[in-house]
Amino acid sequence: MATIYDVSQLAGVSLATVSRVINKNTNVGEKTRQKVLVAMEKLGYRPNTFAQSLASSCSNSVGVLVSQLDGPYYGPMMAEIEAALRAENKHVIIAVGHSDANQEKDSVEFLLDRGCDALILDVEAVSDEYLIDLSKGPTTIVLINRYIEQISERCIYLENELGGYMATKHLLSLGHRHIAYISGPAKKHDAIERLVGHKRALSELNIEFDPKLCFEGDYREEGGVDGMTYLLTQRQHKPFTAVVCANDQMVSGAISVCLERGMRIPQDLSFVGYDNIPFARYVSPKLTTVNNPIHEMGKMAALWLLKNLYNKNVEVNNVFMPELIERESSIST
Amino acid sequence: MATIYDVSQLAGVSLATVSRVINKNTNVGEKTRQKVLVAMEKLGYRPNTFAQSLASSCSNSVGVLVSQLDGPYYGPMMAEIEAALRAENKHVIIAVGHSDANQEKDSVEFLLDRGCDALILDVEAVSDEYLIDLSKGPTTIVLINRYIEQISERCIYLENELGGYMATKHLLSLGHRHIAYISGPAKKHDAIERLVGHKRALSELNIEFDPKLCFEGDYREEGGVDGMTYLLTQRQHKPFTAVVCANDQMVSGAISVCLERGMRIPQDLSFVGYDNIPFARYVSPKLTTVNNPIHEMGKMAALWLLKNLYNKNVEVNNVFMPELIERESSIST
DNA sequence: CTGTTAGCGCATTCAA
DNA sequence: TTGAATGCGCTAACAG
Repeated sequence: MATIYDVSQLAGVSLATVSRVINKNTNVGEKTRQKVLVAMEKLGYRPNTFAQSLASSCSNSVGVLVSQLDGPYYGPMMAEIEAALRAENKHVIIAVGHSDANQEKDSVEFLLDRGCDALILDVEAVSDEYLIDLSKGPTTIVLINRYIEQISERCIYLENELGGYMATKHLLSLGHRHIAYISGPAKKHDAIERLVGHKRALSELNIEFDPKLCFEGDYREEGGVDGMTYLLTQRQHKPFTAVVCANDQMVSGAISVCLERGMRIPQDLSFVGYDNIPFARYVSPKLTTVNNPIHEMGKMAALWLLKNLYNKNVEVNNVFMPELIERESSIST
Repeated sequence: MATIYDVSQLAGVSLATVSRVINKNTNVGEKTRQKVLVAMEKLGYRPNTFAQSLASSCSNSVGVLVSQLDGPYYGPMMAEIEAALRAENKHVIIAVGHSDANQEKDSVEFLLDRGCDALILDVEAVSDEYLIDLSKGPTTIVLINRYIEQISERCIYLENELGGYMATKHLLSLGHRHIAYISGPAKKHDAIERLVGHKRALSELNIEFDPKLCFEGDYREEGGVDGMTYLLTQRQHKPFTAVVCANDQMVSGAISVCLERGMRIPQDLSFVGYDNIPFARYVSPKLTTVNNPIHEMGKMAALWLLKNLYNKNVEVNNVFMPELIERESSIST
């Protein structure tokens, strides 16, 4: 492998000059620049990134920590992050936190040890304090899907409460008054917020929230299955005409239970989901759901770094708004 | 940040000795080893990975190149790769090839420039020759989802042709004789192989393959929609009682078209998919499909590297077998 | 505008 | 078993 030294020899210039053209430093005469370029070409020269990082203490790498990699949620986010960063020749190192505090911390350490210039974090288990402390460290961090007031400018997030409100409000406006709720894990921030929104919509019409009509799911299809099975048992005592699920995967599981029991959806029961994952429009019935622009948030996190860390000139905004997508799984009473 | 030098000072030993204990070199006295360990602890010392890589020309990083990151397919694969590698303290750098030859090559260059010890490639557009050449280079590569005879020991793959055969064979055994096919992109290897399997099953019963009953989709839901729309038009002239789709996403799109037109599935039309993505068991009707152990293949690629590059003692096998999962979307005529 | 020089933090000979 | 010396390939003052 050719080194910067070989190039300088061939071009008849010094190491420093070669380094300057590599780094697009402007203080280089056009003629010498060309000589160097030719020499680099001739030798098939590629900079050694480790040497660059060691000498400059800038790795051009950013670590991305997500809860999971499978499932329909994080793929689009990762895709946007990779694309935006890659376009600026930064690379992304991935790590998975599994929604567990220790694993999340381990992953942060892991990424820090690897010399990442910055971290994009989608973490749930770790405390606000931990993240605030981390933000004071030497490595830039930006948070996705989480709002912490003290470091709000580093947070890219969706108005989850509003989305929860919209989902239930939609059913209310269709005439439903008895609405069940299958929630996400109580330890996840977004799950809590969505539920709060649900309750707010209810209270606006002076409808009391009934804990018996609420089930804590796991954000996966199985959670929807379990939740629906539970609710159907409750139904004898606590009738309901609609259910909102805290994400689309759980709707999918819940509906499968209903269909197996011979119920018709939406005639017998209306459903509203959350996230608007790609499948939502292809299942039957097509899902009414709250749009979650997760891929845009991923892109925005990357742009945020480009702007605030790598000094690129781009626009960023931190907060995203949910939007109700009406399809076929919900009808009026 | 403390350096190896600080540690050596505090421990009262030389740089070399500290380096030895970091790298678990055995030739170190137990007492001095402890002194060093204590000093490292006291200083909160973390090795600088760039310096390590520069000095040792081993980066402990592996590049993973996939076609896309969104969609239900690559998530599970990436998850397994990350987990297996992370357990051995290797990190993974991701890149996306978008099924385009130039982008795939760019990504390979990109990962190579980043000093990856090895590359895990799931590429479709690039030629066999390119990959064979690449395998002769200094950087170890392993292929997922692709079989190239000359470098077969580096290929982790599914018997796609057999899977295609099984899908159609299943319908045949249910009495279907007129079977339509929605294929994946003709430029993708696995799509071609699956189609070949379909044809083989047909020919076993002396049924002629009818190009008019075959549509080239894009492996996405939209492809299924387009394919089904086309086939339904053809149907007047070319009746059929079953459809096999080259992946589950296209089944999903295809079925949505049928339902919209008031058809009943599987009563009016049987469907068989491919891949067995998580949703397949939660949609209605539940999908009969060919299981594709994509996550196991991801894990195996990682293990292959652990064994062949990092000299770990693990078992690997290169070829995986498809398996028919019978559910509700297919019934006998 | 260009060259000289001194590290960046660590692994690895080679001696002792 | 340990230490001293050298260099991995590059960046960044500084000097000219």
